[in-house]
Amino acid sequence: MENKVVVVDDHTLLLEAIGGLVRDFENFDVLYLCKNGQELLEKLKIPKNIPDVVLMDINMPLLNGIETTKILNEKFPQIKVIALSVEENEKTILKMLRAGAKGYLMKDTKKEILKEALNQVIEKGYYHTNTISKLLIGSLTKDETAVELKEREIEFIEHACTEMTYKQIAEKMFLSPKTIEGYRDSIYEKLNLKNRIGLVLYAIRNGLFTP
Amino acid sequence: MENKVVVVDDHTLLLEAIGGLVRDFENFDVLYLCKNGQELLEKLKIPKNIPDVVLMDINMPLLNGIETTKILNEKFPQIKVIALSVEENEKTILKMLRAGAKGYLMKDTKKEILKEALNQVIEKGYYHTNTISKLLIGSLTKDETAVELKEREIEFIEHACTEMTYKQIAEKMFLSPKTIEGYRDSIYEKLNLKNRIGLVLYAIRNGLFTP
DNA sequence: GAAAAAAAGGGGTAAAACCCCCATGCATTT
DNA sequence: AAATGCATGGGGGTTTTACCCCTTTTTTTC
Repeated sequence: MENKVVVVDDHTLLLEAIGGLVRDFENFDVLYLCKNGQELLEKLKIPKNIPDVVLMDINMPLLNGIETTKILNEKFPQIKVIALSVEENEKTILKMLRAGAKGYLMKDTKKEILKEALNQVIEKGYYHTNTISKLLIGSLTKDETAVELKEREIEFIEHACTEMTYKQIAEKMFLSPKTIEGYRDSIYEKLNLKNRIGLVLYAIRNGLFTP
Repeated sequence: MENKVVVVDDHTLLLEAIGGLVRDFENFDVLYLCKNGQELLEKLKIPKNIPDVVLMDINMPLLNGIETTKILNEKFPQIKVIALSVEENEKTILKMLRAGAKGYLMKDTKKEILKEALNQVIEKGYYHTNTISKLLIGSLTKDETAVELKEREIEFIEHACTEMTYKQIAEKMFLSPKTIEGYRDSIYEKLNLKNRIGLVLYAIRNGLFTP
C-alpha cells in the first residue's frame, strides 16, 4: 500500500525535485505539490486530497510552515507533518515542533534519511535526528518564559536596525532620547543582549526586521 | 550525445533532488555531485571529471559560488556555470554574473525552465531570464565603481557582525585594536557607512555574512 | 478608588565607537 | 632612486552607547 505524500515549498525547482525523489521511494506516492500553505489548505477541502504525510518548508510567502502546521494539527490531526528547512535557528525549530511537526529535516540530509524519516513517521508517528532530539531535551531545562515585546519596543527595534542614532530614533518616534534608552535597556535585559549589534541580529533572526 | 552536468549545493537533499531532475532530461547526464566549491575543484583535477555545465548554488561553506565561479572561469573557461540560488539580491546576482556565470536561475523556476536553460547554455553559450536581462541592462547605467574589499577587511567584517567589541575582534585576529579601527574607518569611507549597524546591514545584504 | 504595573523621562559615569592625522616597513612600480 | 600601495600600528580628541539607580505620569487591574 502506497502512502500519500504532499510536498509544500515555494521554490518550484526544489518542490519538483523533492517530489521526484519521493516518487522514487517504493512505498510512497506524491499526491500533488503546493507552493505555500494557503494552496495546501485549499486542496485539503476535497477529502481525497488528504495525504498521510506533508513535507513542509518553513519559509514561505502567504502562509508559512509554522502557521500552516498549526492549522493542520487542529483540522487534520491525522496528517503527519515533517518540516524541511535550511533554518538551523534553534528557536525556529522549537516553534515548528511546538506547532506539531512530527519530524524536522535539515535540507542537507541525504535522500536515504528522507526515506527513513517518511517510513518512521508512518510507523512510529514521529522521526527525529539526534540533533533535534538533543535540542528538545535541552529546551525542557531552559525556562522559555516567552519573552514578550511591547508594541512600542518592536517599533523601536525596527528603527534600531538602521544607521540612526538613538537621538534620531527618539525624534522619529516623538519620544525623549531617555525613553528610547529605557526601551533599549529593558530589551537588552529581556533578550540577554550586549549591544546594538546583538539587537540587530536578534531582530533579523526572529523576523522583526528583514534586511 | 549526452552533455555532462555537475551540481554543486551544500544542501544534500536539494543536491540529490536536482541531480535526479537533470538525470531525467534526455540529452543530459550527471557526472557527480559536490557539496561545495572546494570539493568541485578537487574533482576537476582529473580530466575526465570535467563537465560541460555546472549548476552552482551561491551560498556555500568553504568556497562559495561566486569565488568558485571566478576560479572556474580562469582555469576552465570551457565550463559553463549556471547559478542556482534563492538569493534575489541585485548585487549578489550581478557579482555572480561578473564572476562569469552564463545563466542565473532562481530556485523557484520550473523544471522545464531548468531544461531550457541547460539546452540554451550548451547551444548559445548563455541563458538569461527576462528579469536577469533587465537587471543587466539596468546595471550598465549605474556606475558601479566596484568597491574592492581586502581579504583581511572581509574577515574583520564577519567579526563585526557579532556582539564582540573591536578590542575583542583585534584579539581574535591577532592585531592591534588600532589596526582594527583603521579597517573600520577605511571601510566606512569606501562604502559610505555611518556606523557599525550600517556595516552589519551591508554585510548581510551583500552575502558577506549570513545571520 | 486604591494599588500595581507600565510607560515616559532623568542624572551621572565609564566604556565603546567614531574620526581626525601620522609613522613604519615592505613590496611593486616607474 | 623615488613613488606608490598597502598592511600594520599609534596619539588624541569628540560623540555615542551602555549601564547603573531614580522620579513622575499614565494605564490597568482588582
